[in-house]
Amino acid sequence: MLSDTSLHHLDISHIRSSCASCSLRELCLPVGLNEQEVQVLGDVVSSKRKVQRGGYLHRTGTKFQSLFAIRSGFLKTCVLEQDGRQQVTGFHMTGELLGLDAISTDIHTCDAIALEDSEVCEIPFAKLEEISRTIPSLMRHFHKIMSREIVRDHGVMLLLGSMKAEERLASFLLNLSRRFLMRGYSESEFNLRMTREEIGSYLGLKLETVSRAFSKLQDENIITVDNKHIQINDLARLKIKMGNSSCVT
Amino acid sequence: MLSDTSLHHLDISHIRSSCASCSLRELCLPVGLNEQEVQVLGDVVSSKRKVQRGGYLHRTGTKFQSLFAIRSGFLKTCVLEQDGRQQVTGFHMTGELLGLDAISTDIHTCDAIALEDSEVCEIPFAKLEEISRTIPSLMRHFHKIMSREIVRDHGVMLLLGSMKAEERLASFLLNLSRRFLMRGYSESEFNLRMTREEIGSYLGLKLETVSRAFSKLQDENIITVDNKHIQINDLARLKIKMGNSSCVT
DNA sequence: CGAGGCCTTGATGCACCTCAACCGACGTGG
DNA sequence: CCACGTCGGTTGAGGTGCATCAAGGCCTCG
Repeated sequence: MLSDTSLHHLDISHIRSSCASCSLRELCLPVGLNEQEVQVLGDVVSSKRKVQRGGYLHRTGTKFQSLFAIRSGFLKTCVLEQDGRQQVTGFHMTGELLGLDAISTDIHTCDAIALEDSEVCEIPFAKLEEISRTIPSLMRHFHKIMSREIVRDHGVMLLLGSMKAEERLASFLLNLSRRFLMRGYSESEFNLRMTREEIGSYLGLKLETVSRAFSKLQDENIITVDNKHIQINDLARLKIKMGNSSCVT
Repeated sequence: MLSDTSLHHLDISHIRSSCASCSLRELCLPVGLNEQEVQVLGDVVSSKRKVQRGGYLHRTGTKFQSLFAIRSGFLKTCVLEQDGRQQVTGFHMTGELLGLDAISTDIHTCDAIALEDSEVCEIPFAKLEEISRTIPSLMRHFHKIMSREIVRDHGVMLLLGSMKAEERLASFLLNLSRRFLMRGYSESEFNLRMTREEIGSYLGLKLETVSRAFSKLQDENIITVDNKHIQINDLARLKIKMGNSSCVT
């Protein structure tokens, strides 16, 4: 650690370096930036926000100002129709960027709700666009992130359009597994943050069907389910279950 | 027409002005740009490409270099899995941008196939990024286009995840109707460019189900179907059919 | 005129939805 | 402390919307 005294002078690096010192640097926006560029980005990413479990990060119809990078926690996004129908469009974990949908109209088109206490970095979008003009690699990476979201959505469309219940669940679990692995957690054992109903909404199934699919996979000894605790006993067979489709991010 | 002779000298405006003189200017990338900026963009959009009906504009797995703006014609994009399963992810008409999915990995993640003879403008992506650094409104609009694609995909996910066959078809027809209207065509009468099977793939249904849904809507006098020719007799009731959901682009 | 592509329609089966009962965990208030 | 309600989950029974299989019609093109 640095000496305390140095912080009492003009050293504001502990503020400016919000991105530079972030453990998620390699997952989040700063990918591919050099030290100085990360500093510039860190200046833009001024404030952090906490969202309690069950709380809204943003709501459909509200004005768009900022993107949000997830620093800790777990959120879902969902779209809803007039008739009350609702669908979870994604589950989001650390390092991922929320709010991309709102760029098109400057209005949020979905709700973002925390599934556990979460913390996000607020990234004023106008400023991000501004600095990305002078930092090509930032612009490049931002475009990749948006494009990745499109690819992800196409994967979900494939899932919703052509897979059976069990395949969908297998695909879902493998997706989670991969993302936990990327973040340094176990790929074979984790806790779900969402309910069966939320999983069902995401996968286009009813909660009972999700529950049955869990039970079926457990009966086959492919996974072990204890409420929200999931253990994958046989990754290979799980992959076979889902038809070995293109992996969704 | 200009005199032929002028073309033999240094006048290359007929090349450079490809965007400035394009009738799709208000639908396509140049939205919101001034004359000079459109010229710069037009210089980047050098070449045009023709794709015959049934031909590929790009294939899954090939290297990504350029985005494509549709100048005329009609295309579909589809993703496929190892096991042969395949899904249409979108139908695309004039003014729309193809290839956004490929930005993420520099590899195309879907096939783009012409459903009728089509013509596209090739937009080298590296150059587009470069000039967008000096043309903020171009960058801004490009981001909006990517974001709009994400919103569109979320709409399709909602459709695939929670609608019944008839609702899906109604939603599909209304979407086409709106897009034809935006392009100056009739919103109530048009020809489908795709087969029942392709519609089914897009909507997560089998072709027989699509056919039955068409027949049902016709029996109710909401539409008139003659093979690929569709006439919408009652837009209001068609909207009710789909549950009045958020309109997909 | 025959072949093949595209579409429609009918009969049947099945995967998932719906409805319902029950269980355990948790929190609250008497 | 226990009674009670609530919430999330599991499981069963029965219904249904769509898939599947099959037959036949229309159109185009060689």
